[in-house]
This record gives sequence, C-alpha cells and structure tokens, in this order.
Amino acid sequence: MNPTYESLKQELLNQDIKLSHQRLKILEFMASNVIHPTVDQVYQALHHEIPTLSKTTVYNTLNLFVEVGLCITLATEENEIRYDIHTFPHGHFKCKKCNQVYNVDIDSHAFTSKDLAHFEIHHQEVFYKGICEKCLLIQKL
Amino acid sequence: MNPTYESLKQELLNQDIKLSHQRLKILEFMASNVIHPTVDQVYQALHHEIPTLSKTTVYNTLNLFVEVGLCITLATEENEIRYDIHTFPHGHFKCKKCNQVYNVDIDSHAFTSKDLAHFEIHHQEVFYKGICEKCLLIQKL
DNA sequence: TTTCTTGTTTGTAATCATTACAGTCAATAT
DNA sequence: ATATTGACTGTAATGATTACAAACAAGAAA
Repeated sequence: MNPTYESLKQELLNQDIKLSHQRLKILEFMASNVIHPTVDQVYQALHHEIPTLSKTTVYNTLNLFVEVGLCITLATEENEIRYDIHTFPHGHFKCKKCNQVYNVDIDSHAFTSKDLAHFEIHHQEVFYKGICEKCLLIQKL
Repeated sequence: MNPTYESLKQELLNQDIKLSHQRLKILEFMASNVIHPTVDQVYQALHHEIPTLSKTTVYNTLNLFVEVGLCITLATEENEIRYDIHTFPHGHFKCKKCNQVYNVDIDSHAFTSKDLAHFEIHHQEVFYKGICEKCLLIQKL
C-alpha cells in the first residue's frame, strides 16, 4: 500500500535528484514512519545519527519531496505543517487527546460536489477530528 | 442559510458574553462577509472605523467565537488560520490563483469511513484546491 | 456622585514555525 | 589537480500567534 523506500529512491533518480546522504535518510524515515511528522519530528529523529544535520535541510528536503510529488503536506488546525509520504487520495483523522494522525480510507467517488462542476480540482483532503479508539478505551478504565 | 447578525447576537447573550462595541463590529463583519477571513483581513477592514482597535482584540474575539461555537477555524496549507462563521457541515475550495475560499455543499453521509467505526468524530472538514471557474475563464481569454 | 469590582481592550514583548541568504562543503567532470 | 555545480549549514529575518501587564469601561454598591 505504502510506497517502498526503494521505489521512492528510484523516483528521485528518475527526476534527476541527487541521492545525498541527508536526502536518503530523510526519505527512509518518511517511508518507515508513516506518522505524518512535522519538520521538527524528523529533525529530532535524525540529528543524533547525523549530528551536522540542519533543520533548514529538513525543510528544504521535505519541500523538495513535495515539489516532485513524493510527499503531500497536511495542515492541521494547530498552525503546523505535517508531511505525508502517503500520496494516493485518502483522508486523515487527528485525535485531540493523543495528537496522533491516522490515515483513513475514503471512497473517492464521494468527493464530487455539484458546486464544483466548473472548477478544476487539483487536490482534495478530508480531515476528521475527535477521539481515537485507543484514547476512548483509556477513558473508560 | 447563513446565521443572521441578530441571531448571533442573541447567541452571545445566551452564553453570558458581553456585547462590547468591538465584539459586535467583528461579529457584524463576519456575518456580512462570508469570505473566511484571516485575523489580518478582519483587522484591516475594521481599524479605520475603530482606530483604537488592536489586533490582539481581533484574535481574542475570534477565538472566543470559536470557543462558544459561533465560528470554526480553517487551516489552509499556507500556514494561516481563517475564521468561518458558517458552522454547519460543509466543505471548502481554495483557488490557487485568486486565493479565494469558496463554500461547497457536501453530502456529509458520503464521508463516513469504516476505518473510523470505533472513533468518536467531533468535526469533519473537506477541503479542495485548484482553480476556480472565474480564474479558468480569465485564463482562456 | 464616588468608589469598587469585574471584565475588556490595548500595546508591547515573547514565542514558534518557516524562509532567506550567504558562506562552506562535497562530488563529479574536465 | 582544478573547476564547476549543487547541497548543506548556521544565522538572521519574517510573519503569525500568544502572553502579559497596564489602561480602560461599565455596572453595582455605598
């Protein structure tokens, strides 16, 4: 379902993007941690392993991935941008308790609205907020 | 369809919120300009009429309206928060050319997902991006 | 009217995410 | 070995938002 690290690497090569150490590490993190991280989360996860890593590089790299279509951005209401390597159409659910962002399968046919009949739609996003199953169970204890 | 200024005023009274001059002006602006404005847009629109108006007051007031359920917030990808007095479930479309945000009627039943069967959903938002009809016509000229 | 109390507004300063920029570094080609 | 190109880094700048304390307004009590 998720794209593999190898296929993503190939995609970068196809687009003539150099596979630098930093880029590969960030790509690897995104591919194996589908948690819709913020730039800071990526930086925190990697700067022990790459002590010279700069947060600017994380910004540059993730924005590059967005440009070439490897990632999409996700604006939660908390004024922070999250990056998602999961690029096929799907929705998101953010838990108000634990702040985790879940992927949600959506029937994309449900997306059409007659209000948009003459509009050109490039991107669509469905976003839910509430309490996730895990946190609901904890509440009941 | 949209709530009226008068009904919104009544709603504030019901919730024991004082009807100060600033609050009423901001409320009036939100009710008559359903353009999903940013804080800055509200401030720019009103500070000529209320020269002492502070941007902090606009923030405080709009966040108060959100707390009591008169407004909702809308996170566009540009790292800015917009405020919408239109509280019943609906979607949004943001034009990449003119940056205008349109309301879109949505059949909300279409968006239930089996992935969320045991989740508690408080809020749902459907967001489209692309080019609006107006800008498409201009392009063709 | 005066005083008191409560809550609102204001302006400045602080915070936080993001971007700009210029210098440094690394890899590859010549 | 040198030159060129592009990537990386760190600092500074920006812009939205929040924190905070002082000033202010309105109504209640004296």
